[in-house]
Amino acid sequence: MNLENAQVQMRKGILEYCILQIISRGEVYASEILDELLNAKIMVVEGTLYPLLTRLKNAELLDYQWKESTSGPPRKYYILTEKGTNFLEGLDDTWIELAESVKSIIAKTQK
Amino acid sequence: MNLENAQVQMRKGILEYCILQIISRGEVYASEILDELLNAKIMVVEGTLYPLLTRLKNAELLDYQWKESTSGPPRKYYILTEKGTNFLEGLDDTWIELAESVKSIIAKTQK
DNA sequence: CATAGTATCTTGCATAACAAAGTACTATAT
DNA sequence: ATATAGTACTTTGTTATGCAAGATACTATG
Repeated sequence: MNLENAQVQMRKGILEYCILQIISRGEVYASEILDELLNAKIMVVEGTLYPLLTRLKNAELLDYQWKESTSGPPRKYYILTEKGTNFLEGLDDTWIELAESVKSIIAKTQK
Repeated sequence: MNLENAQVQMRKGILEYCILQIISRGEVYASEILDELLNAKIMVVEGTLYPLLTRLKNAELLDYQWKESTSGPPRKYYILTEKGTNFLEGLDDTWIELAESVKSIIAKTQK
């Protein structure tokens, strides 16, 4: 148990939310998602992202389409299903509530 | 994979942070922590909290003292160690960064 | 002395994160 | 042509941990 581990733990919970957010903007493939998450300082590696995308696909929140690339191997472009869109709306609320919960606990600490 | 599960997932990551926050205010026993987390709408059950407190104790972030109760069995009162205090400061920063990361991703979605 | 209330601990299962290695395609330099 | 580098997706094995459920144990009360 060290600080780095705890940071990993903390961002785990919101990973799914961020991925759905990114896909909600339009079709995107895994490496692009990976880059954007890293840009936003949300640490994630392939071994986490790919299985997670597969789980979301199996849960019918996502769908994908293979498309050829002019500069490398073919890519899986993901989009949200209708179910995924509804799910994401639920997570929007959850995130807001969670942020408020943390805020309320911090406020009590500082009282 | 359903909405309730995802909410649980989201809360998981910040559980450790909230627990340390609560203990940082002064000595407190597990059931009190449990109540306060539930009050703040952070769902957690005994089977999660007790092993987590034990892990934090083993990592030397927490220490505890048994105290007798006038109305039931004895209680383990937890306090932060110096290491725990430093650790919590690190998590403060992590939480702020994480909230900003999520905010930046949401902002991009709404562009 | 049985029941309820409070408090902590343990067991066993299922899920999931991730490091590491593998597969496979394209572009470019030699 | 072929070796190397870059890109993209997949799989495997280990480890951690969340949690339902049940156990243990103390006190107060009817």
